[in-house]
Amino acid sequence: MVEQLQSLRGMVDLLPAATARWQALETTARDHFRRAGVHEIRTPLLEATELFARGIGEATDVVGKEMYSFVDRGDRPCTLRPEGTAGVVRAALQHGLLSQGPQRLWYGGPMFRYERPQGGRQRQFHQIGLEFLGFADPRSDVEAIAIAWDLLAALGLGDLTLEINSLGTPDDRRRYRERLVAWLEQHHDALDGDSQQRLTTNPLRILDSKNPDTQRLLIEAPQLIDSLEDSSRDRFEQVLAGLAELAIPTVRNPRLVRGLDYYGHTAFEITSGALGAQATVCGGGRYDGLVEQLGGPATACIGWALGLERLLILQERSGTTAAAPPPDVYLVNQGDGAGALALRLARQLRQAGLAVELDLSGAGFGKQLKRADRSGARWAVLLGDREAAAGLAQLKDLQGDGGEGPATVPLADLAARLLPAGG
RNA sequence: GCGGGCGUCGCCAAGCGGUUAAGGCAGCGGCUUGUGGCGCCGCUAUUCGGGGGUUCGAAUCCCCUCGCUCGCCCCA
Repeated sequence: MVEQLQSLRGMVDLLPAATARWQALETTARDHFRRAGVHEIRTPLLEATELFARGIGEATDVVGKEMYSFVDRGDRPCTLRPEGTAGVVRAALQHGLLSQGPQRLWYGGPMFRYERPQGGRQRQFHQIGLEFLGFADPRSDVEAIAIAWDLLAALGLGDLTLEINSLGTPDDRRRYRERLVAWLEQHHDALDGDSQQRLTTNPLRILDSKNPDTQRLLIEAPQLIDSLEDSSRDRFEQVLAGLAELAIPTVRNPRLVRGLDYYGHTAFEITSGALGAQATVCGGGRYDGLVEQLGGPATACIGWALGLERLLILQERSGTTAAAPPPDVYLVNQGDGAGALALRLARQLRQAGLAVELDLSGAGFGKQLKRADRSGARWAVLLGDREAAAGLAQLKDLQGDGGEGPATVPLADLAARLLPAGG
C-alpha cells in the first residue's frame, strides 16, 4: 500500500461538518461590517518579504522566525502573509486609496506563521481584521474597538475581557525603555532567562512575561504610563472615557505591550479565560507610523485582528450550535424513465428556489426513503416509472408521523405546492 | 525552537508480552425486488500512525520517525 499522504503540520482541513459554522460566522461578520460602514478589501496571500520585514519589524518573532518565506522562480523573496495589516496598507498606497480620503476597511482570510501548533494555534489560521486608515481622533479608537466588541457579542460570545493600554509616541517609548532597562539591570539576577535575553533585544516585551517571579518583580518596575507625555496621556483618557460612555468594560493593563513594532498609543487585547494559553481572541491598536514606513504619507491608523479558530473554540465551549441546513426535498426515483425525468425535475425545483437532493443510487424505494429520512429533508418526492408515465409524483411529508399516506401531485404543481410550505 | 502526555476501523473505545484484536455509533447488505423513521440478522481492522529492534512470541517492551495534545516561546 502506498503511504497515506497527510496535510502539512499545522494545516487543518475544514470538513463539511465544520463549514456550516464557518459560514454562519462569516455571514454575521459581513453583515456587521456592512452596518458599521466598513468595506471589504482582499489582498494577495503572497507578498514581497520586504513588506513584512519593513512593516512588522525585523526584530519581532513574527518576522524573525515565524515566516513562510521562499524565493520564487524569478528570484523574488516571497512570504505567505503572517498578518493582514501590512498587505492592506500596501494595497491602499499602491492604488491611491488614501488620496480619496480616510478608509474604513476590513479583510478576512488565512494567515501563515511557522510555529509549533497548539490548541488555538495553527500554521495556517484565519483572521478577520479591521483597519481604519487616516483616522487620528481618539473617537476612532473607540469606534474601532466597539465594532470588535459588538461583533463578538453578535457571535454569541460573552465573558470576555478587554485589556487596554497606551504605548504613547515613539519618543515616549524611547524614554520609557531607557528607564525600564536601567531599572531591570539593577534586578538582572532576579529575572528569568528569557527576560534576561530580551533585556538587550526587546526589553518592553519583558513586561508581559508569563514567569510568575518576573511578574512579581515587575510590580515595582517603572510604569509606561508615567513616561507618557501629557498629550499622550490625555489621548488615552479620552479613549477610555469614550469606551466607558458606550458601556464597554475595560481593564487597564499597564504591562500590555504587544509584539508588532508598528503599534503606538492605544493597544488592546480581548481575551477569554476559556482558551488556555492562547487566550487572545482579538488584538490590535494604533499604528500611526506604519504608512510612512511603507513609503506613504504620514497617516494615523487603528486596526485589529480577530482569530477565527479561537472564536470557534469559544463558540463550541459556550454551546452555540450551527448545523448545516437540510434540503427541502429529497427526490426518490426508480426506473430509467423516472431517472431521466428526476434529473429534470430536480433542476426545475431548484430553479424555483428549493433545496433538492437527488438520489442517484438506483436503489429501491425503501432504501431511498431511508436515506431521505436521514437527510433531514422535510419532503420526499417519489418518482417511479408509473408516476413518470402519468406526469405525476407522490409527495410525502417526512416530518409527519406517516398517518396520512402520500399525496399524488401533478409534476407541474409540485413547486407551487412545496414553496409556501417550505418556510 | 524547548519540555510533558498521547496515537487501536470514518468516530468513540476495550485490550497493557501468548492461539482467530471486544463493544458502541456510523456505513453497507438483507428481512421489505415500488414506499422512511422502530426492530431483527449479517458484513465491514490478516492489523494496532510509520520504520527498525528485543523476544520462541508484541497492539502491548526499547529506539527512531510522523502526527496530535498540554505548557514554554509567540500571538489571532
